[in-house]
Amino acid sequence: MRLKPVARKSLSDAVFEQLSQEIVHGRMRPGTPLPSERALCDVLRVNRGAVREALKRLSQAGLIAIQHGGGTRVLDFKQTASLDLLNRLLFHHDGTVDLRVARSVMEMRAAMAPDIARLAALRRSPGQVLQLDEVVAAMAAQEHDLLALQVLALQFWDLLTVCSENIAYQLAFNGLRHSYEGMREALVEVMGEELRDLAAYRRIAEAVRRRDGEGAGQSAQALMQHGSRGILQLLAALETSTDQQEEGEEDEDDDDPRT
Amino acid sequence: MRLKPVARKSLSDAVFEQLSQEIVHGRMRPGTPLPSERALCDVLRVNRGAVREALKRLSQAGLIAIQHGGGTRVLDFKQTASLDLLNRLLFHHDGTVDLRVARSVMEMRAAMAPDIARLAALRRSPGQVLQLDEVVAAMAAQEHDLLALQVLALQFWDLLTVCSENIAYQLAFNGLRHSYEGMREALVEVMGEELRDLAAYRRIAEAVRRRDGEGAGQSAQALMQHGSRGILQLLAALETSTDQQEEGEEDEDDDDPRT
DNA sequence: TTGTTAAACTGGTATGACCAGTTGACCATC
DNA sequence: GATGGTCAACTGGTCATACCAGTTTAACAA
Repeated sequence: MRLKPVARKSLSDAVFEQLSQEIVHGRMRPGTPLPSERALCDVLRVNRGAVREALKRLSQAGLIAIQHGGGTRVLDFKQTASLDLLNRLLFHHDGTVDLRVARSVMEMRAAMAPDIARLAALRRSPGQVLQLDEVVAAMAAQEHDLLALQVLALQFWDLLTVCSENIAYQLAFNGLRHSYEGMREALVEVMGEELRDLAAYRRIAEAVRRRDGEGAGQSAQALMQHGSRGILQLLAALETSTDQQEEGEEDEDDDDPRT
Repeated sequence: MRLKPVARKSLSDAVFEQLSQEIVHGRMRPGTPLPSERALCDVLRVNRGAVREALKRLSQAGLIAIQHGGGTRVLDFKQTASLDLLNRLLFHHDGTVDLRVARSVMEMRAAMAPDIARLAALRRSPGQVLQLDEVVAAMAAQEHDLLALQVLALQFWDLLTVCSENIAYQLAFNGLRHSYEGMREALVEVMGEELRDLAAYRRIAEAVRRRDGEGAGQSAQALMQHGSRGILQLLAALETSTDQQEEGEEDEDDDDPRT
């Protein structure tokens, strides 16, 4: 019996959700003025407090700009939002994963991971080496349970970012992890190869132990290539298969440049 | 006469500011229960709506967890917050820059920039090449105005991230830019050398024009080293100079508990 | 043209009430 | 002793109604 906590959403959460979807999926172009708070209350049938809480959050997320007395307008989230928004961008309305966004996540991951490993090797404490060993040992023990491996791999990288003593990496990792967990189930086959490459994880841990920054970075880079290759293939396959179904769905500003 | 828009803060902004500072700067440890909303109203002398708006934002930022009926408690922001928080972490209470955080930003920047340049070279459109040329030309024209160069450099990187067609990089760049602009004035001497290396920017733009991903990446990596070297020197100088003033300020938990 | 004024917006703050979920102490039951 | 029910006292969530404060517009005066 697999039970999980029931989802509970407050009104302001629902309002936030609804408005952010409208903005992110392009139904409200940047510059568009939002209805006034009182008008939103009428439309959404909620009290003004709920609307204001949602608007404040949208403002913090960089999706809208609120001006006392002067109305509220939609911003261009690509220029003002930050990494938090990835979770929302990762899924279409129908719940399927946006592979373009997924590719972005994988590319960023591939760029950061080697540097995280490098810094971790240079700055790790003795105790952290032991913790890494424990995680790698646990991975070896659960070699055939992909789901468990995925959790352990996340733990592995979490540890490395802590070792790196780089707060920017830690925070970025938190954000990426949320996105990552969202598409985890959808991409098990893509990540399977990477997760099973226990030797690579071991090489990283070993390099960290000997304070070999370059070695750790190279091993991490090699490990990342599994997932990167997988997502690229998936993307290529999907693009050729959907080109005939829906052509020109995205505003493709003349991208034939790859001749 | 240099005038700028006057800062205007709403009550909920002030409450958010105050509570987030308390949490981020460690006066409220993770797990600590927050006073109830009504109690906060009494202490802060504001109405409950203002408090609730602030709490909702803190929750979204990953600093607290709110539970209907069950109270509100402080989270460990290093595990739950995302990149937005960098702006707040970058400064101590007294307004001086936290160089450890600044170093983190520079390291992340150095890891991402080469990959951004690489992808930009592979995916840029013809029009974007022209835009890059314009920015580089503008930089050449303002070669002696460091402040103008800084703005143009940001514009240069903004363009590259757009060229890279990687939404994760774009969003991360937005967040980093905020942090970056915060310490801009404090770090002009650190960045001066990098900003004046016009030849490097030109090399990147050229590589992007010829779709030379590797070349663009290498040029970007070389460019980043200016700033990285600068911040490292600054940090080393400052650490040796303050070691006698305040020793052991950081909680160095020599973690070898698993012996 | 310029500056003033007033009305009609907008968002911001305040209050008091009530709804809804959680907690813990108490107590009956088994 | 463990289980489950009840109730009171919390907690956060929702609501309606004021009124304050800043912006925009247009009419109007100098």
